[in-house]
Amino acid sequence: MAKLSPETLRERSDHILDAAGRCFARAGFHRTTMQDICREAEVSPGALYIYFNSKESLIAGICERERAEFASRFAEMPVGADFMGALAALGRQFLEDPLHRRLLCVEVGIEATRNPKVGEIQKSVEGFIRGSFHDLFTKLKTEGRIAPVFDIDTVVEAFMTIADGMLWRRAVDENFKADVVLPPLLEAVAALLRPVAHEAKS
Amino acid sequence: MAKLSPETLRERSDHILDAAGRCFARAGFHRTTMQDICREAEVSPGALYIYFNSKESLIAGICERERAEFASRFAEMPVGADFMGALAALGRQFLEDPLHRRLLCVEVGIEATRNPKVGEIQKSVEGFIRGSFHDLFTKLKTEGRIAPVFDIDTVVEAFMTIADGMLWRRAVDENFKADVVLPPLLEAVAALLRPVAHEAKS
DNA sequence: AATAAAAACGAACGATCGTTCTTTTTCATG
DNA sequence: CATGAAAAAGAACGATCGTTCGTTTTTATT
Repeated sequence: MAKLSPETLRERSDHILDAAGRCFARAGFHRTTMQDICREAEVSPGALYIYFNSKESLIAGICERERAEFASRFAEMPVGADFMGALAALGRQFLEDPLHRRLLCVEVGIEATRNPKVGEIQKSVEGFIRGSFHDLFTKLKTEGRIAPVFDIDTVVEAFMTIADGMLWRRAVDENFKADVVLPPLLEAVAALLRPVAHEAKS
Repeated sequence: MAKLSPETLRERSDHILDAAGRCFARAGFHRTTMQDICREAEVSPGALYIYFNSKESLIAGICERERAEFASRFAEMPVGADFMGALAALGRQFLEDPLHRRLLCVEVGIEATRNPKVGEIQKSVEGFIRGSFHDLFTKLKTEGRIAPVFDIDTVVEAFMTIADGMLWRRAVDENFKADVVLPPLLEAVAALLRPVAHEAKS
């Protein structure tokens, strides 16, 4: 009887997941070998396979963490007086992510189209995000703070398309300048949401 | 002396490239084997390697064709009276592409970040597209048909981000409805370009 | 038709990959 | 401290991949 404590177990599995994430982001899922991950995590194959029983389950694990990450970020989003400002801040936050996380999103998205297991998880992540924005936009609409011409479902879909465009472009184009495109894209989003002007404050 | 005619040579290399494209789109670059491509093209490995000396050069070949394809589509774009309509038509055209081509774009984009050779070609494709829209928008601006608040470079960048968002989402989300998001996204693009209203015709 | 070179074939090679398995080390417990 | 099971190690396995190469087939030319 010499079982490691659950905390230690979790800690080590997280450590391996981190290493795998760095490797996947660096070289892509199919180009990184299990040996690469072992080297990066400084563990042996035997040890790694105690925590994850296949290469595939490493991607799945990364997916799950990504969902948790977004959930916490979105929960912290202040939807107070200036929601466009909050949206801008959220966008900035994502665009300031280390390159490694962004490449990972793309990598996972691709893998999801071909790997049913990853696809399932990814779909639930997408659903969660879509739901979060859907709730936010409907709330803003019922409160009369936005007056979109299209229905909420459509607005959410278009919004997510624009957001994904940033994600993709930032991951793929080395010359991408986040601070250049963010303002015009926020303008574009504003055209979708059509925030209703309140009585001027200044 | 039994050399095949250049036309035949080109024909067969195109045939192989088509098959490779289908395979890459179906399973991704790293998951398709040379045997897969041989089977799809109905040629032997020995024959394939006469036309392409590596798996990598197949992607490169596909890239080059993609550039030519876009060039011809853009050249055919009627930039007459109703350029927003023309833009919409171009968008619809791309979104109506067979799934296979769209997945291919994503596949190539990813590969470009890791494969210097592919990266070089992809960069030139991107440059060509960016240049095309840059020219179009500056022309529209000097003619006084649009009045963007941001400078042309920025507008082009934001526009391409939105376009890429559609490409990505359509490739990755099986429930993506092109006809649903296209109208709001065109609205968003309009907010960037700010077409100046001419005297009403109807 | 004969010919010679190009083109195509396809079995096979060497390298590499994901995974396993035997051995050794570690560590909570008696 | 002794113990035994869990955890880690890492050499090794079978499978598979991109590519090659010796042979056969095709084809433009004489």
